[in-house]
Amino acid sequence: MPASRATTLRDVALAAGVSIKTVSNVVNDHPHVRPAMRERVRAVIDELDYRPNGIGRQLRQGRTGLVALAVPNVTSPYYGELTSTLVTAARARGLTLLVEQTDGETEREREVAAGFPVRLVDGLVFVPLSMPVEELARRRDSTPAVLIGEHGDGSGIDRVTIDSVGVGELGTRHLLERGRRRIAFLGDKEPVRSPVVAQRVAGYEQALRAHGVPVDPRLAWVTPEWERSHGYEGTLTLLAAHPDVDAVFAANDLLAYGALHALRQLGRRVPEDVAVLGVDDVEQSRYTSPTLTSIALDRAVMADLALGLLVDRLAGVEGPPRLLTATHHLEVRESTAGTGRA
Amino acid sequence: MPASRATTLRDVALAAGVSIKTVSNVVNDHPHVRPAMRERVRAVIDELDYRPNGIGRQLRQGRTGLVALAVPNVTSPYYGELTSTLVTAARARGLTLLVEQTDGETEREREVAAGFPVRLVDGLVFVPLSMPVEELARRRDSTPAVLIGEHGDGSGIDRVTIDSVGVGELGTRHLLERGRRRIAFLGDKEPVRSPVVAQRVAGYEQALRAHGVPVDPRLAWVTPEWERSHGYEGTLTLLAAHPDVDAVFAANDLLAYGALHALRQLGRRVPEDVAVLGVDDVEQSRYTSPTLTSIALDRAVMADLALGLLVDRLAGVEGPPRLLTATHHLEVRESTAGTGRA
DNA sequence: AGGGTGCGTTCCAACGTTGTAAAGTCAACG
DNA sequence: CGTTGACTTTACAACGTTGGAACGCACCCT
Repeated sequence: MPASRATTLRDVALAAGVSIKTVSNVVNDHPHVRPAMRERVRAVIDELDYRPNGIGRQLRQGRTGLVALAVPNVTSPYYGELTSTLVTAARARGLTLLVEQTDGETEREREVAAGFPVRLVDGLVFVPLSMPVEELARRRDSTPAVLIGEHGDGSGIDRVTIDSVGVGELGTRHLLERGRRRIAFLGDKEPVRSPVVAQRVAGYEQALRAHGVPVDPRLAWVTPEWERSHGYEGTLTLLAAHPDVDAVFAANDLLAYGALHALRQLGRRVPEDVAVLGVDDVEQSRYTSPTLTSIALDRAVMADLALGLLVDRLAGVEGPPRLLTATHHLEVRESTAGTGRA
Repeated sequence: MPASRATTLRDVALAAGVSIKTVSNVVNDHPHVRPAMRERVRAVIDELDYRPNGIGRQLRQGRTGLVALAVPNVTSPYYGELTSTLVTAARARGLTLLVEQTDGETEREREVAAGFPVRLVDGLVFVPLSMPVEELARRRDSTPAVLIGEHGDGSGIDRVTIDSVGVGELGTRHLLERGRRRIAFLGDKEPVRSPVVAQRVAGYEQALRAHGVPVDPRLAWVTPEWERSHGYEGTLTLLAAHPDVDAVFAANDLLAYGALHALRQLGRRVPEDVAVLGVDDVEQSRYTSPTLTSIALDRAVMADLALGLLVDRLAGVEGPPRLLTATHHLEVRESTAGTGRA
């Protein structure tokens, strides 16, 4: 098959013996087209398999219907599921999602924030990981953007977030109620705590104090990232340094998987010896051994809220940056079962 | 900030006191622009934060640089990792990936095959799951496409595949060598075996015969899809019907996770009582309990091959459909360890 | 029968960009 | 000093589409 030029309005118009605009009117279901004419044109459209050229249309209308999603990666379950939800939610709103991966690298995130070198998308859904969001306040790119995630204030941009202090508090309280007293927080950051971590740790300490359990800052254990391997290695070193730890509050499910793996290797039973709790409630957590208790962040809600904010801006809504908070809740499973020792 | 119109070439030209084309020449690094002029224009570009409008450019050039990826979903680890690899590989080739999810539904896949209602992408990377690929031979859409996955012949389209018979044979042989004799194949399809399944089962039976082990067709166990939950339920019913099964060859890792979960619940030890083997070698498989032996399909190679085929077509290369086969290999882990009973 | 009405269709322009070709500038040379 | 030629810059058209205005026509009303 010779790569022949695609069918255009002109071809259809020529074949149907009408003007280009009439064909356009038929395609766009405009009124004031006589049924007979509509029929005739439609027939030719079908015959030639005409489909409008998106570029021409977009050029005329000044919008592309494309939204970029900039996310650390689509591989890890949490972002994968978030991406999936966003793809679907975007389609439901007539938008198409275009995926960009930053790997969480500050430099790549800065590039995304600065705007793509070629203007193509109408909006941006951004999940920055390492870059200070205050920088976003200074960005010159006028493309509407929404932030998803647990970031600090000062970005000057619409965002959807989670109550991170609440997450830290909820998880810790659950472990305390299960009788645990030496609760480690796995996934701290050095040298500077990002807002997410700072807030989660704050919630963690708040719950400890509320229960009259002393806060041991040495149990806030640092990992380079939040991948399975870091959870594995972090747990090995953590338990070597503090063998009396009876619960691990992992900053996300991946870290928790690594922790489970390490604990099994160390011969520690979960949950009898050490309870493990994650955050994100990824699908896999229903199938680990033992199944993982986790704090679920409602991704469908997040995706929908984020796109809602973005669509408003695309429609020209002005006003100060808005902040929405998605809900979270605890999914109790085997890894924190039982009454514990205390 | 008033949503002012974005800066265009005309604005820059006006501000710099030159013609539009000169600015265009500077932007595109064309020769024959005097250094002084280049400087002057660049300064204005920076000042106004001019970035070319992708649409205008694309309209002129007749291409968008966009490639659609149609995949069942980006949530499941295998497709997620494939998507991730493709996003990166596409970027390396100056293309941008746009994600479409079919959920593996035949109707959605047909729509993708028929071409998007609006012509926007230059090419398509397609991972059909349920639709008969022979239908693709009849598609009218002239957008170049590449298929990824284990499909039969007759699509008339470039594709990257895996030696599915080899996969079935390799996994089964491994289990046989570990002394297993009652090996179930988990993930068969009813009423019609797709090419993938048919080939894998063929390899499975071939290995059994080569070892002189009788083929018991009742051990090819049907699951509706290849999700964790189906692996879980399938394994429960499988072991109820055939308690003597000593190995489960799952069609993918997700099914295997479900199988591990079910076996643990049934009190069967893995691998002592029942060995489990998956396909895809997803990251998670290094962290399950026990860690999962799996057949790795080289996704990076697949992504690269697929984009290579596509880019050729975009460049106008003609010729009959091409077929490339990506490599696979066995990753042995705990779930098939030991010598078995026999 | 003439004029108005309203519908159906066509023409023109514009979206922002770049290829082509033409026009302009300048220096060096005869 | 004029011409040539090389190097810069500009004008124009076109990519495919759609909004708006203009045009044409049939029909109805008076």
